[in-house]
Amino acid sequence: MRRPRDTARPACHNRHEMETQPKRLRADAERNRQRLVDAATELFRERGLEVGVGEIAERAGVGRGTLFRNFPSKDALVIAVVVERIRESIERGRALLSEEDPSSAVFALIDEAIERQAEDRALFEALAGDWIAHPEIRAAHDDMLAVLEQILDRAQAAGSIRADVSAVDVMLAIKGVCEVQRLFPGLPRDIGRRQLELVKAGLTPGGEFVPLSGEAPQCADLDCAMARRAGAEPAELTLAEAGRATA
Amino acid sequence: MRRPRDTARPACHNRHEMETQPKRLRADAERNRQRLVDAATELFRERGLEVGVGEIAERAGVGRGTLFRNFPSKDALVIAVVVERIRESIERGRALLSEEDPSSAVFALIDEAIERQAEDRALFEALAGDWIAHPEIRAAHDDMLAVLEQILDRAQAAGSIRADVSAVDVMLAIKGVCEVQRLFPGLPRDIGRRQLELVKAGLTPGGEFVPLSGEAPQCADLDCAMARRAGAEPAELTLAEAGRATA
DNA sequence: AATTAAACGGACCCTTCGGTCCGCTTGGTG
DNA sequence: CACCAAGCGGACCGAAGGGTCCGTTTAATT
Repeated sequence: MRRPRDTARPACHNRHEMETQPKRLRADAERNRQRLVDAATELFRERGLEVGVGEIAERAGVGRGTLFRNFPSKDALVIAVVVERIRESIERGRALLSEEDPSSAVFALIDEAIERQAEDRALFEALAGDWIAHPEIRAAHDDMLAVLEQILDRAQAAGSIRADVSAVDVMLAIKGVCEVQRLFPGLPRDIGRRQLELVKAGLTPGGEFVPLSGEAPQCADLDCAMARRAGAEPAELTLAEAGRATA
Repeated sequence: MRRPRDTARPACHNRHEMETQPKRLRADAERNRQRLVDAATELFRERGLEVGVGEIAERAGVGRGTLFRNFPSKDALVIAVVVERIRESIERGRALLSEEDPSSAVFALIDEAIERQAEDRALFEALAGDWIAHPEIRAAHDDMLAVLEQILDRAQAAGSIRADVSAVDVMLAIKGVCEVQRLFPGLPRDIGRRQLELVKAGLTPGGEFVPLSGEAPQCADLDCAMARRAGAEPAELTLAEAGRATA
């Protein structure tokens, strides 16, 4: 998934997918493949899908060649990792279908979607931007949307969500909150929660006024968030500036 | 603004900034500088801040060397272009301060912010992500926030916006809507408008129910959006798939 | 017109990143 | 145990992007 234009190479990998044992890997190969998936899952979650294949192979303790023998391209590895994560989310959503109160089920679903995406950059990035165009991710995403739609229908029937929004509306609202959290990683959790409450206020049919939680964020909070994000690694720079010798 | 770690080079360019005529450029130099700014403004607006310096120089009709003589780095060019755009937005905001109805002023400001960012990727990207950490952009952003705060205060005093949100809350909500529009460039304008109306519904103190405009988007609309975005260039692929020969 | 320093521009360098190749190693089997 | 193909890994490749250099051109001045 390079930015500009991918070569139109079909990359028709793993041809017999649904067979029980496509190829019967050697023991060490199987182990390395798993290590790669684990390493990629972890790195993608922490730092997004942009982490390089070199780093993934390194963390997995294998060479880059091994990575590309197990996965025809970096994209394939991303898909493998990410579809798994989406399926997990769908399962969590399905569990909420048995929730008694339709209203709390929707809100729980929204909360959880945001929570999961906030703590897993891979999940978030896969569900937005260019990646969602991939057929496999797209399919998983549609499944997820279907679950949301079921839960939403029940909540709308019960009158706890305004009737004129669709599942797509809600999903886009969720994406908005997620994006803001991603744009300002250092932002206090409270502020993200307020965002979410604002969205919920927009989704409910109206009536009673539910005050937002916590304190209203000020400009200083943004400064703080900025500093915290910057503080991750270029601390050297500020330190160097602090100890100004000749300059 | 490369992703990983910038070299700590201070790049102390254009030292006397506020002087009337810092250097008195030669006529052709002045002309080329302007051409570069124009080209960059245009390209950044259309395709974001990731466009390469080569393409900018090409569109400006000059060599790459000329670009780097006028601007010490690509970042400097970006800053020059983008701060200008932000200042323009601030002026538009200030104009709304003289609006009689405080309520319509806030909503007009929000509408306009989203509209401007939707049609200018440079403006949007500069106001989010890593770029906002740049001092110059940061300063302009804070100015803009100050204007929003003034308008918001008046609207809150008039009771047309819930009293427990701050300017930062509103700004983050705007960013959320902008992000969604950016993630799905092919999404029909209507759907973005619904998003915005949902946010407005969340911001108002509650009471009367304002139905959303247009039709509720369905899964098919997402497909459509996807296709429209993808349709920009890899149409060959879908066509190739359509005309399946051996497979 | 002559002079000169500013400006030009594209060849060149460096780094990053996805992906390939091929000689060496090793797990599994007869 | 011996064999050998599957597997391994790192050297290598090409593309892309930001930034630099230097021989040549040209605007301004006298």
